[in-house]
Amino acid sequence: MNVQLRLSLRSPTAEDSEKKARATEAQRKKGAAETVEQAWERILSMKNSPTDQERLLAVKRAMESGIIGGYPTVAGKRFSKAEALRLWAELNARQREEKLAEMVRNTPANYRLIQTVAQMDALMADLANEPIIAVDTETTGLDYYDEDVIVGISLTLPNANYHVYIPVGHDEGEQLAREYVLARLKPVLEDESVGKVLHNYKFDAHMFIKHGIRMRGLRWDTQIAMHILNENEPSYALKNLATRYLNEPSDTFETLFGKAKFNTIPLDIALVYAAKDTDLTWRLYRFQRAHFERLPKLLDVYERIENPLIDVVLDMERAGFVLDTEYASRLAEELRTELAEIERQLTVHFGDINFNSPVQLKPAIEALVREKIDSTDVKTLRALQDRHDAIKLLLKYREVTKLLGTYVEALPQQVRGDGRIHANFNQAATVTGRFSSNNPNFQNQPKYARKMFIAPPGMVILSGDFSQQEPRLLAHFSGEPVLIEAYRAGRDLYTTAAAELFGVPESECGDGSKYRKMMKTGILAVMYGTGTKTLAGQLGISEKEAEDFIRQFYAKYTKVKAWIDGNIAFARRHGYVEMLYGRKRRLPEIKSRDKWERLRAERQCTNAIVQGSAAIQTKLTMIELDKLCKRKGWQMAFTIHDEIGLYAPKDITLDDVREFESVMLNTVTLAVPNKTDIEISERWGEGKNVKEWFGLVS
DNA sequence: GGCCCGAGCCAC
DNA sequence: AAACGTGGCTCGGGCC
Repeated sequence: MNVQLRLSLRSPTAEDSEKKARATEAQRKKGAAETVEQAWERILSMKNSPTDQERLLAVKRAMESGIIGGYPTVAGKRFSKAEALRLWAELNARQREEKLAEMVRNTPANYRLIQTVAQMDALMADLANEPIIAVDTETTGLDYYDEDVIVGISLTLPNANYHVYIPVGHDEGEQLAREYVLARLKPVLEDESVGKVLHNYKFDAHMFIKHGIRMRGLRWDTQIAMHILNENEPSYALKNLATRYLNEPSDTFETLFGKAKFNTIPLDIALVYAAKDTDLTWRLYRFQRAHFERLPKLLDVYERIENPLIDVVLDMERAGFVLDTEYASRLAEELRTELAEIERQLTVHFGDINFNSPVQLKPAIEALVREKIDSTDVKTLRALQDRHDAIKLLLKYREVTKLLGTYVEALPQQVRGDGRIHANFNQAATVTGRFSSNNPNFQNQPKYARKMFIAPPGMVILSGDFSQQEPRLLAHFSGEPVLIEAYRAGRDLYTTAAAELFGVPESECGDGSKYRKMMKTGILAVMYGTGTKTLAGQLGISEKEAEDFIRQFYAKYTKVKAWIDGNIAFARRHGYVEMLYGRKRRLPEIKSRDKWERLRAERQCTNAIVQGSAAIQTKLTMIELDKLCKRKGWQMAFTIHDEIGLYAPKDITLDDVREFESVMLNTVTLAVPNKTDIEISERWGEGKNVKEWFGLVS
């Protein structure tokens, strides 16, 4: 810092603004070095990514708030953006050091470092009097399958009223051996009767599993509970929640330590940071419990659904997936060969451009079809595909590169040290309560890619999906007699409804008929508030016909219409809608002055109830299926919204499958019966139905 | 080499 | 002007 800039240690005064004006004038005349103020204005008006803007603003604010003692002046040097960023880094480093020193100075008296056997003995004695504790781990990183290890453990003992940090893997400082500490804590951590409170339990539990400990007794996960209390929360990071709800401004790991690994942090700093983790977690727990007192239905959702589900998901992720790598490389080889030929032909039509680049592709397509286009997406290309063979080829190119890049070549790289792929399933990531999945996303594998996944040795994949889960929920919630009767009678809803609405015999509304297709698309459209334009596009009909369809649908199924309108009215009155068991989706935008935002919220009302309730049905069923798994020695494997899959031994019996089916059908009972399509397979995507598998049909 | 964003596209 | 809901991943391209 001293080489680059000279800091002038004074506050800005009225004189400064005059000087600034003079400097601006001078600079304009002779292009001299600008003032810092001018530099800031210039820098801030640059086209930066928002994050850069934020960073620069942070520097500006830091300087203005006097952290470095007023405004720095540039000693005859141009104040470039690079210098600003360097200044930001230096500022950050200095602030960070000061902040850490301050934190260490203010270490609460009941934060204790455990470094000796005697201290460990005392801790264990106190732990014996704690029916519930808060737990957290510090680690070298986030990879709990291969790379990373535990470097320290934090515990909060509410009765004894103190918080400990037990370092076991820091580079420096007196500490006990990891194996010793873990061995002593293992009985407590694995004791179901000792309640555990954690923030993002699944992460720490994974870490403990890596070290041979299967934590039990999860009483409360403050991250997942927070998601029930507010699914619109901008951040679920503990420190951010503490800042917002505990009146305890707290810095995130990144702010304090950047990219440093926790094992490099000195123990005095580590103590105050790590012990605070369980301290805050415990306080957040108390805070949340107080709120849930007034929200008994939501408490029930947490305790009956989300909390027990966490351990199910943990084991599910641990089980992972077996990838048939030979099969994958065969597929990749085929696709690469096909791709090479497509690229050769495309080059003839479009020249030597990057076909993956919309920027390069757009003018090339326009030149080819002699027409301006708005986009290069599939919809646009499909509309043009009869104009030129090259467009058809481009569509094929898209298909092949997507398969290759996202799935066939990517998945083998995700195989972990144990030979399996371990996707992450996040139960508190979507506003409706559905699961999301990542690293890799197991929930968007195309049919083509699914064949790469095989059951573990000696096992089969047993999966069931809820047939028409969301339309059934529409029938359930709306109470529409025609829909309910169709399901109760076991008839095909779309066929029945189509025959009725269009006034044609059911024989003309069977599978594959245009009427059935129209009804199917139409019901989904009604549920999700699809506009007539989009619906018309989907069905290949005129907008007028689409309008007529929706009008007739509503006229016929008045209860559906009434229910949808009622949802909006409810949301306007309460600011949220309620799904199965009272789970909430808050929609503050329902009162927005922006028409687009408001209409979006209105569409979300019905969608959230249907989608969220389906998610609840799936989650509850997973919990019950996990119990069945435990009894049978099976293992839960995955969930894809309306589908649940598990691994069972190859010698699974028909009775076993009947039990599985029974859990699928009867865990959540609705006004209409549930239906499930069951598949059994050794290779995903090549499933046989029950009759085929057991040879009950030729 | 990393971060970020939009375009595009996979799933239910 | 028009907009169907919920997600995550890869790529190009802009930035440092």
